[in-house]
Amino acid sequence: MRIGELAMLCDCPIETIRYYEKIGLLPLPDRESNGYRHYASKHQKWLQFILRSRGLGFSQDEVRRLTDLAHTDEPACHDVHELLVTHMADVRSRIRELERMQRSLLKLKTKCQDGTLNDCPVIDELMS
Amino acid sequence: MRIGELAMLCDCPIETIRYYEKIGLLPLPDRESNGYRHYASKHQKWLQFILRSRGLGFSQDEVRRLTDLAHTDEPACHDVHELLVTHMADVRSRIRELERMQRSLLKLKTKCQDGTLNDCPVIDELMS
DNA sequence: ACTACACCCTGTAGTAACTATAGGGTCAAG
DNA sequence: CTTGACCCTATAGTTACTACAGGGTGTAGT
Repeated sequence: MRIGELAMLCDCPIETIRYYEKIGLLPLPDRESNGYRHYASKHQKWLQFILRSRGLGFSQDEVRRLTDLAHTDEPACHDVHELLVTHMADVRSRIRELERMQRSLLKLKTKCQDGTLNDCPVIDELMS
Repeated sequence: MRIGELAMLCDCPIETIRYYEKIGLLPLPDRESNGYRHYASKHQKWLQFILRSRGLGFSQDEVRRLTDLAHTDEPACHDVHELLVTHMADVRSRIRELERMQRSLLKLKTKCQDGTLNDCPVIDELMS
C-alpha cells in the first residue's frame, strides 16, 4: 500500500508518517520503481503502535524505547512495566499541576464575579 | 537594578527575561552607559505579572492580551473575564484528556501486573 | 497528443516557550 | 595585570509536529 492509504487506514496525516520515518520511529519502507513508498501490513501495525502510545501521552523517546522493547527477544515485560509506572506518575503530576491552576483560576474568577466592574480585580491581583 | 538582581527577585532565569523582552512581552528597559539593562520597579511588577499568568497556564499570546488590557484606561474587566473563562475551559479539557489517558494506562497496567511475565501483554495490547 | 487532476517526492521553515552555547565586553578586588 | 563575577548579542537546540515550495508520476478525458 502507498502512503496515502496507510494514512487513511491509521487516520494519521501523511506528513506525520514521513516525519516518524525521518526520526527513525517507523522502519524504512520499500520503494516502488518510481520512488513511492510501499508499505506492508507490518508498517501499519507499527504505526498504530506509535499512535496508540502517543495517544497515551508517551513521548517520542518513550515510544522509541517501547518499540525497541517490543522487538527484542529478551524478556522485556519488566522494563515495560517500569516505563509504564514512570509515565503514569508523570501523567498524575501533570494532572495535579493543572488542578492547582484550576483552583487558583477559580479563586480569581470569584473576585471577577461577572465582568461588570470597571476596575478589574483580576488584573489587580496579578499585578500586586 | 540590573538583570541579575531582577532575575533573583523574581526567581526567573536571566535568559527568560531577555526572551520576554525580545518577543515584546516585557517593555524595553533603559540602558546604562556600558550597555547593561537597567530596570525600575515597574519592570519587576510587569515581569511578575507575566510569571504569575504563565504559572496559571496562560499562553504567551493570552499574556500579551492580558498586559494590553492591564494598560488601557478603557474598562477591561469584561474582556479579562472572557479570557479567564475561555482559559478555564481549556484547562478543564486538558485535565479531562489526561484523566482519559490515566484510565487507559491503569487498565493496561492491570494486565501487566508486576512485570514478572516474559511475554508482555502491554506490548501485545498496543500492537494489536 | 495534450492537459487536468490526484497522488507522490524532497527539503526547508514555521510553531510554542523557552534553554543553552559561543564568543565576546565590563569592572572591581587581589 | 589577571582572575572572577557579571553583562552583551546572536544563533542553535528542544518537542512533536505542520505547512509550504517546487517539483515528478500516472491515469482519465478531450
